[in-house]
Amino acid sequence: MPIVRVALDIPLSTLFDYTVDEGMRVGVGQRVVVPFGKRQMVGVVMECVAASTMDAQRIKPVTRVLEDSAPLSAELLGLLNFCSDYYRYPIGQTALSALPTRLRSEEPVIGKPIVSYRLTASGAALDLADVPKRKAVQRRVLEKLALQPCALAELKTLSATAGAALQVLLAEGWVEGFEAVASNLPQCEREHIFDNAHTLTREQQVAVNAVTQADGYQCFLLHGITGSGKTEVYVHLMHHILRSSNGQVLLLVPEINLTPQLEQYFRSRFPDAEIISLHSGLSDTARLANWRQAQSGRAQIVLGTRLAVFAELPELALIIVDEEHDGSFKQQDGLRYSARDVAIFRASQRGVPIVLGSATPSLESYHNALSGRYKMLALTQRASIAAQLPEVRCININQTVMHQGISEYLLREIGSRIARGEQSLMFINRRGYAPVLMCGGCGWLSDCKHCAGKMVLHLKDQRLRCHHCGYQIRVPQNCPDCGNADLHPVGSGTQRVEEILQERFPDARILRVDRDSTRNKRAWQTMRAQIHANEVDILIGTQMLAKGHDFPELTLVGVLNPDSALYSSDFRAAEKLYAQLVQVSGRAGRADKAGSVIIQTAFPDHPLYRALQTHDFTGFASSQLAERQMAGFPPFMYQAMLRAEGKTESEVYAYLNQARAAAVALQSEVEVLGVVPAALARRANHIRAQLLIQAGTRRTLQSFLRAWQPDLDALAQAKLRCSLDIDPLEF
DNA sequence: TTGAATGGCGAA
DNA sequence: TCGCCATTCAAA
Repeated sequence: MPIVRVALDIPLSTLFDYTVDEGMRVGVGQRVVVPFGKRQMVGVVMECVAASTMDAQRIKPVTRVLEDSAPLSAELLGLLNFCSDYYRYPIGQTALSALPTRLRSEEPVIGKPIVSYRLTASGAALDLADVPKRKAVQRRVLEKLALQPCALAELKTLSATAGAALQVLLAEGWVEGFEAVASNLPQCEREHIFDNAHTLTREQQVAVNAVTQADGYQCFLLHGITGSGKTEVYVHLMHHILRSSNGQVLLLVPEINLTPQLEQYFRSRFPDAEIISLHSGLSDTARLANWRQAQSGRAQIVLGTRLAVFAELPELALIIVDEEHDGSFKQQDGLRYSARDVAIFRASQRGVPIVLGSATPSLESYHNALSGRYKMLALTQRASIAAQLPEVRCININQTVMHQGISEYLLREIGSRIARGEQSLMFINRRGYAPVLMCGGCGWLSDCKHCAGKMVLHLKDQRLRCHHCGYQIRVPQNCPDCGNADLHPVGSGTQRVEEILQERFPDARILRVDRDSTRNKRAWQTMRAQIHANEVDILIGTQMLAKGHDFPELTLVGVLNPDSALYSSDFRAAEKLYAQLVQVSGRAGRADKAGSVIIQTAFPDHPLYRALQTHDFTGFASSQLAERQMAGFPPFMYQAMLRAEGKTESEVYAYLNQARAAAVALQSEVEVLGVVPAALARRANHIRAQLLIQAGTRRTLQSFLRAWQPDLDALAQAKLRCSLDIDPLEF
């Protein structure tokens, strides 16, 4: 009797065997419903075998085959098996977490065609002014539909209540639904549609040629300075794929915030190509619909965040990872994969080229490019001749006049920008008013009572708030320890900078952009519009503002307090800071005018700042690589981190110490470091500690981990939360 | 992960 | 001795 081996969403690294009833057709990759204990679960058939090693009596039959979606391809199953093995994560949880939520349940997939909505004749005749102003969402929906028909998912990006508004409009008879048919123009026509107006620089052309001429798998590192036109290279590569074959292109980007903008941009460049996006901001239904577009091969350009790396792409011909150095490609819980690395595996598995693009490549990728493993493609020229790199200056905070953390020099520069009607951006990576509240009498600090961290002062709502666990209290009037009334804020966050600047420039229009001020979904959109309309003089923001936004009137960037990364215990801190500062510097300047970047630091001569001033990534990277090699850090070593978290210190450390003893007993070539507290030793009343493993090669590390796994499984306890993080980014 | 079985301990 | 909670174990 044939047996299917099924992956189930359960924290066990085994497959489960089921018999197949007569007449039931089940194949590898299909989703099935099977009995598991008391309940019925959805799983994925990973293998079909002739016989099981289990007792025949214990094997139950498959309940049902879910035939409303095509089976997962052998290629995707191979990718999932690789990830499960490489990241030491149970196959069932790996496979199921890679699928859109809707495919993890037995709810039928079909029966709901993808519906788009458009205005009816009466809807088109409607005067917007007749719709009450208060029905803002309805108005926005009508406006949008007047331009083009949209799917519900697209309308929902206008407002969370767009669905309800749509129902009203349908009832009024102004809007109707219809079944959208994917447009598929013949290829010859597509070519005309491609907007080829942008001529490439020589370097861009060289890059495009290198990739299009690649025969099978090759990893390219596209190292392009800010403004060198990496996106234009992507566009030409996509054009080549779309024209020459029926291929699909997968473009991975770091954050959801960037996908709508990019999607719109690519739509404008390829008006008739099928472009879809995949990210966690989509509703379950929209995500499933897009996933299926990709699976059918109809979607030619798939734009998405890290989860898109697991999309079915039957015609995949090219992968692009934009901003490949960005930390958000690494998932920090569950299956702790790096989408960039999985993408590279996927490209090699399929035998297609992959392009990693960045102005500040990760040292891992850069090292691989230097060693010839990847092919380096450099864009050293700005695409527009007129455009110049920003001028970077360092201000020594110990040798200049300072006003509450901001130098007089910087204040004057801001003043001159305001006078000229230009915008300034103050970059500071701390939310809140001040990072800590202190008692002048006894030295008491605002420690969080649940965490090892400090509570941040938020003056607006008079609260101390812990950014790690969310705990918050009213700001005390007197010191809780000594009763002294002399409590004062130490250091500056975005709110305090806002206050200081408002005092100095009472008439300036100041806008603070951080997680607190953009909590409301529409807030950020509104703010962007304000900035673009030049209704803002000074922007104050955290790293949210650093990424991918173009503000044409912005000519000055001030970086207020970046030094802490210089003496961080994280060996990647300098690399991250460099990337971040290059990114934020890129916000300054416009086509016809170089921007200025002013960095306030106590170490103006530090090599990192020197490299930044001379725009010398290569020099910075090689000195960092030399340091890493000396110290024995990645990319010269490969790491795995075992983390544990629990209620008591003794349990956590006992587990890690036993795990460590087991590791040492394996006598592997790997280096087993000591058990140490995590960067945040206590969070939400849980003790956290970790154990680092290092090896000279991936292979050594992998075979060690495979041998270690049974020990870890044996030591596992219900009261501890443990995880193994391969190629960890955070320490 | 869920659900059932087991075992320890305080209340009766 | 009963019942409740916590811990352990199996699931195909």
